[in-house]
Amino acid sequence: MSVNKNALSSALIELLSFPIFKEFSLEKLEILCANSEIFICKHRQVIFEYGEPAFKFGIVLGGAFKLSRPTITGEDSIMHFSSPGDIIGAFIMAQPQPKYPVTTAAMGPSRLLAVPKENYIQSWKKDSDLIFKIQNLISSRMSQFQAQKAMQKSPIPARIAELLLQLSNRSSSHEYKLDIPLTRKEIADSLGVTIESVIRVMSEWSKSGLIDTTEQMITINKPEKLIEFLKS
Amino acid sequence: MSVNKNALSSALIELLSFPIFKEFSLEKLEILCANSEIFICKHRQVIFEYGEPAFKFGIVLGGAFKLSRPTITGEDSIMHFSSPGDIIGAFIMAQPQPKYPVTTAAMGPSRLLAVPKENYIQSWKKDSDLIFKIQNLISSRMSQFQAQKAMQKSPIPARIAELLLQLSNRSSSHEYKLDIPLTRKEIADSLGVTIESVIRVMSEWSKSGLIDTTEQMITINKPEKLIEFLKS
DNA sequence: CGTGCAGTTGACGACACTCAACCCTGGTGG
DNA sequence: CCACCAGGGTTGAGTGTCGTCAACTGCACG
Repeated sequence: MSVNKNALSSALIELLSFPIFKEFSLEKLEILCANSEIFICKHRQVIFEYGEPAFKFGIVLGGAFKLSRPTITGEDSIMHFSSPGDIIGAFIMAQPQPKYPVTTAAMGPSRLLAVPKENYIQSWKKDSDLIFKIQNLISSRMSQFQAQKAMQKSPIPARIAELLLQLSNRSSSHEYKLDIPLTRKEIADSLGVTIESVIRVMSEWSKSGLIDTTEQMITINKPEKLIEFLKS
Repeated sequence: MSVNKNALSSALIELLSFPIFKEFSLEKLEILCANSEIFICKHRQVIFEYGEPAFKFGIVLGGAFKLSRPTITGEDSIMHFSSPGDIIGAFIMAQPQPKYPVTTAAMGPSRLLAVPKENYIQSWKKDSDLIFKIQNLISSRMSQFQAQKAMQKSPIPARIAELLLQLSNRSSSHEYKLDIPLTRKEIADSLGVTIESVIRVMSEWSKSGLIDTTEQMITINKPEKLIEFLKS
């Protein structure tokens, strides 16, 4: 893992472009992110490991990360996809001896700002507006979770449609293009189904022009059609 | 819904027995819970409705509540079971115009302390230790969520076992007796399976003495046996 | 040129859903 | 006092969606 301590100040400027840090002064960010490191990550590189003691949390600067958990059978269950501006593992910092609840791995080349736990307990905690913003991040993550849980009984096409639409809503671009590179396996692991099932559905959609996928980047051409699949 | 404003002070004393308010002074609780109301609820009574604007959050005093969401097909998907000491809807108070993300309904006769949103934004927010404790509550709820999601591919017996063990761990009593009255339908709605599937598994377990269920109260007699079911 | 990863397709079978009937209990009203 | 109904629990037969297994393609990489 490449670590670059010097580029910190330029990273802080990047932070200003994320909604959560809007209207923050650079001085304040310097305090909040004191002693932080920038991780330059390669595809599939693991940053935090499930179950390990957590001394840092992360702010996604670029690229994307998947947060997953191993299942009893050794497979992976993906809990969340994080894109730039997202905060990883912040709210477990409130625990006395936190352990990472998920494994964090880069999807494609990505960059992460790793902030020490102490900062959260000392400076972040004091700023109740910042805490509120983090709670809002968690709320929306939870709400995505619940939307997916509510579709457990729906057939697979509905659940894939739900996932794709969720990810496209979050996307910074106004277009229906997902800003995260997704393999079929990752979609399968996220929904708790098999890769074959995902493929059968999505290659059908590709053929009929509903979606386009090149190099793991997915574009939704006909969102209305996808929405129809949601209804059971 | 019965509302009783006078019994507030005795309710505050109850709060002291919950881990989250341990070591709080009564004066402090009076500030935190100013203008709060006690709801005495009957079985199946709905307190908060999914999607409605949220002006209050709740602290469970007695009994139990289920937090659920309607699915597209009009069924219910149960997100969480809340028992005494649990806080309902607090962390969405951080949003500018929060809406309830779940419907809250009483399971059996129950009592709830309803606290105005303003309190959270004014007094609760200031107390960063309290905020941390709430974050810990959410963390553990999230972690239960994730554990269940990780078992989506497991067969139904494993998932029922997981749910029962989760609920018995939380239980205040040291015994393997769940402190929440659960119908088969509620278990089914919580796992996203059909009631028939739940019945087939559980009546088998009842017959072989693995569990006991009388009047919706479930007791786990042989936890080791249940744990075996977890492994796929 | 072999190896690993992503994607694809088909045949087969099982687990879980659907539908339908049924029992038992407690409450309510004629 | 009995009839009726609603809610919870149970069981069986039939069906289908989805998982399993297996084989195969194309591509990038060292």
